[in-house]
Amino acid sequence: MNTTYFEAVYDVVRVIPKGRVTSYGAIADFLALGSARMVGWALRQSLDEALPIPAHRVVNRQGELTGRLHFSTPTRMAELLIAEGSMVEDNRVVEFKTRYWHPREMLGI
DNA sequence: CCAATGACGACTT
DNA sequence: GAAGTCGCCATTG
Repeated sequence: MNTTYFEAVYDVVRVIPKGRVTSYGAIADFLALGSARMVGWALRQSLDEALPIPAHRVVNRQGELTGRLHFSTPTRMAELLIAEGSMVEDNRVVEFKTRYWHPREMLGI
């Protein structure tokens, strides 16, 4: 398989600031490659391979923790977010709008 | 080879 | 603004 796309996604996810979150679409948009579905696909592999990727900081466009079922336990994703200062209620990031981080910011914008 | 299936998102009603 | 529809694209049946 071509790991180039995976590495590109991981590079972005790795630099998501602690306490902030981003969306699948934002990453796909920033890379101008693949699609939001592919980002989710890549992140699932990262969990299977137990790579040091903060995949819990990536949620869908509505701030919902749609990928929580892929973690070791269904509540693991929320616990990780809460542990670093984000508040989660009903599988959704509270104040998602203000905690949203676009990969564009990693370029100094 | 064709159909269904997702860690999704934009668009239309 | 919530709910439904369609596009997306690799993987799986």
